[in-house]
Amino acid sequence: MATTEETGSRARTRQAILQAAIEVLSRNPAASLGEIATAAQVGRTTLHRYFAERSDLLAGVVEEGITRLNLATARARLAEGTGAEALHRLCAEYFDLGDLLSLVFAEPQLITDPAWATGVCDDDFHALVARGHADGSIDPALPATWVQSVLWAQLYAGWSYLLEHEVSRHEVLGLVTRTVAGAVAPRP
Amino acid sequence: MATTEETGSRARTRQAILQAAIEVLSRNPAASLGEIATAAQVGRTTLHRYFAERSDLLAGVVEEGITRLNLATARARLAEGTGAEALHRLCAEYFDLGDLLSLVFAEPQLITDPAWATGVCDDDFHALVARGHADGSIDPALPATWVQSVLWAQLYAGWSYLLEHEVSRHEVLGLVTRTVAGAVAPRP
DNA sequence: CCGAACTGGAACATTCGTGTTCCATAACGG
DNA sequence: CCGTTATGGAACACGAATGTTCCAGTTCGG
Repeated sequence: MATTEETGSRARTRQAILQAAIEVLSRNPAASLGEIATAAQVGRTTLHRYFAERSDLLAGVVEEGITRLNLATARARLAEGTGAEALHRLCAEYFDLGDLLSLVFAEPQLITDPAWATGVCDDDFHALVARGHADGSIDPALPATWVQSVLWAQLYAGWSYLLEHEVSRHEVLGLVTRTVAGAVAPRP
Repeated sequence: MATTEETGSRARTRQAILQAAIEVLSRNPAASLGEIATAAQVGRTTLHRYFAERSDLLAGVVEEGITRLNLATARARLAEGTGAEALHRLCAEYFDLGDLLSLVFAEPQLITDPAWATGVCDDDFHALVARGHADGSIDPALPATWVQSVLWAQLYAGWSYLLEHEVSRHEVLGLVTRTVAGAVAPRP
């Protein structure tokens, strides 16, 4: 199973299909392969040539998603600063994931079933929250798992808000970070 | 179109189907009618007798959902107390909606497309937030539409949290209300 | 007790998504 | 320039969900 480097054309088409799949499936997880192929500006035959079955495409999407999530998590440098500061950075990085955000949130099964917890970010995230509990920047009454739920829920809410209201991406990110910060801040 | 009162049997079966539809569709919006019929302990033929087409069943679910939402909103007495206090009560009432919560959140199209805004709660909710802005219990930087997004996102997060963690309903409600309160509280 | 209402199983036609095969055409590299 | 590679259209078989019809069994009220 040599991870043979594919020719430029193949790699490009493959990426186009994956990107289209993320966009379409984030809006409608039950979308047909035909819709995805059309969105990717590719024939359905070609799609099947890259991903024989629907499950193969889904696996590809998961792989791509995990890659992007890991990159975003790394960019957030979770180990630096106070817990709340790191959470703020993570918020901004994840928000940039765009459609992938909705997809991960709408289909938790996608990232829960397969080999997801393989050193993605869960451990780092728990460490982040623990640090926040210790340095007083995150309410100790909130378990890390809950903070995680809050983060994802707010990111999703922000992304949806962006799609259905006349606001700039920057403004929405501000609302999300402000809201998350307030949500996890220790009560006075 | 006489709203003829149906016999007890018919009304009961109809409710059982609607309840099953809410439960099943909240977990999988693409569920087949067969699954819903099975969940309702009813034959597929019977289901079709009450709701000729899938769209009819969906319409019935929407109607039922709007009814329950209106009742919950009324119980919350949005006009009493400070904005934050009313929001807290609304949080608790909506949390009790259970499966319906997930369904409304997962399928926003269901309540957006048809005649939803018909005096459901939108106006009262905006008034609530405005009161909160005035009495200093809700951050004036947060528009009412955003507060609404935050509320729904947290409710959904809480409900999911309840399903996948070993925590009591009461504890989760506490987390949700605490989080929402912190999220909308004015920054010091 | 009898008839009307309610029920659900079985069978059917229809539609839609899926996965496959075959073939013709366009693009790209040596 | 020619062959390899990538593409996409057309047609097909298959399965699942849908919507319909028919019929037999059960329940309920009068």
